[in-house]
Amino acid sequence: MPQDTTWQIPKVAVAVDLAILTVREERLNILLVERAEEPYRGQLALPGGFIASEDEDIDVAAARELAEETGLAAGRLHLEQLRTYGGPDRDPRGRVVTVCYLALVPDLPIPSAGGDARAARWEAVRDVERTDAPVAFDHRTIIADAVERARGKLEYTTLAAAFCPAEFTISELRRVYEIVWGHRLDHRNFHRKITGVAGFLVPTGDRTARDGGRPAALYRRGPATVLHPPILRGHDPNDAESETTTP
Amino acid sequence: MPQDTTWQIPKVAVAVDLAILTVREERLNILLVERAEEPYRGQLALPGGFIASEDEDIDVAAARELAEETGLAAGRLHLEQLRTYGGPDRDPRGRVVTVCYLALVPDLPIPSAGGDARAARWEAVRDVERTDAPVAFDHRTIIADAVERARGKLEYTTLAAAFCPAEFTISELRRVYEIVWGHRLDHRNFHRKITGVAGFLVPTGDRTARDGGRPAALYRRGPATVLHPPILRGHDPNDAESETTTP
DNA sequence: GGAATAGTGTCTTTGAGACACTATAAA
DNA sequence: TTTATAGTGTCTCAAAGACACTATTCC
Repeated sequence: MPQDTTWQIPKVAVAVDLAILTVREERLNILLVERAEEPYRGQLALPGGFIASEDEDIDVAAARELAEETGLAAGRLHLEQLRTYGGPDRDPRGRVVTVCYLALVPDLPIPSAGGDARAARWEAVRDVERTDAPVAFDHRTIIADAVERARGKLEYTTLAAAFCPAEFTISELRRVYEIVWGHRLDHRNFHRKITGVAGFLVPTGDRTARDGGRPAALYRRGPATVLHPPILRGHDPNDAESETTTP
Repeated sequence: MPQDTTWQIPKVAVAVDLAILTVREERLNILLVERAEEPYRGQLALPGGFIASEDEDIDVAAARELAEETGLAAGRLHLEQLRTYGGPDRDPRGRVVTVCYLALVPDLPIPSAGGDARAARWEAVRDVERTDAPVAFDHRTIIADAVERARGKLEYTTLAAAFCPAEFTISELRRVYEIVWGHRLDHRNFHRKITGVAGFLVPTGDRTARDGGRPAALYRRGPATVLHPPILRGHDPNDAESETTTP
């Protein structure tokens, strides 16, 4: 903390960026915008912006951005701070310190171009990681950090449900794990495990047969936030992403 | 990220603060400084300071501060970003966004008043948490976050060894867990578990009898960084801190 | 009927936790 | 000797993983 006697301190621009993840169309997706101006014009970037005023709390700024981008009240979405990126050469225009947040949201109807007329759209994380798709600033690194955080958090929290709609089946929840982690889970063991966690799932009493088989029971999220014991993803080396689509 | 056309952005002061934890004298300790100036004169605060120049990377600034405070090369110490605190009223002098880092260090010979002549000293975390000891700014919250992060990380990483000297016994490592988590572990089960993690402990071949019983084998840290499977602290409700001193 | 998904049960293996027992030092 | 700590082994229970089987839908 400040020990200096003089209040002559270098000040820098502070931005808030969002890594908004969802699961849709059998893929982990991230909401990205195509930059309309230099630098990195036309490249993909995380939605975000500078803090609106001298008096805006950073967390509040992130929640505001999230609401703008998703069109939903941020209160019902999961939002947590990811990390702050403060390299001196992140932005060619000058020194910018970016506080990044991670949001896990259900499959929203439309990314909703939002208040800004920016072309926000879902991109498959796999495509952003693999291809030479141009990504602005150090955002490719940030995206990788966000995805890794999300993958880890599914292990010991109930956040997988944040990717699901208000009511969901156990299979849908399992698909979230499988898609985020990139490998299949035994549906019978998953069912036993997940229904054994007190407070995770609350049955609604309804059923659905949206997938053509026997109708599945519908659940809502319960009050539990931590999974104890956790569901550990296999830390095995042969964890090919292709397993997602390989039966 | 910046979408604005104008480069007229509110700039704020950015500081870097450190939560430097160690285990010494059977207690989890944190390095704190007594503030010499207003605001919060005479109160305890985290060591830190504003970024030195427009061009200093935030991570580098943290490493520099850590080296200054500990007198050791930061390269050999564990340092990770904790969180950024950006409330508008954190500092009565004006808007200050603080990027906080967590360091886990062995029991250093002296806190080493360092380049600054500030009175840095170890404080037992328990005292800082419990008593009405005056703590400046929102640093009590930050300390709580740092301690919780450290407690959690011991579960699934090998970072407990960061609290130990270069060579240590299994009992000393176990004491780290016990002190940080606040409850006893069965020494036999701990021995079996910890020696079963590939790459965690490398025997030096030497022994020591500093504790008066049968001489214990000495180990160094191995290359492993993650513990799989993790050592889960009991998430039971009856997790009294007094268990540390109760046999 | 066949195909697909939902849900239950069973067996095996692994690991956590409790704890007996032996080994080697100091006082 | 007593006391303290180091280290090994053993038993039990809980949970993970593999997988058989039944249930209920759509085609």
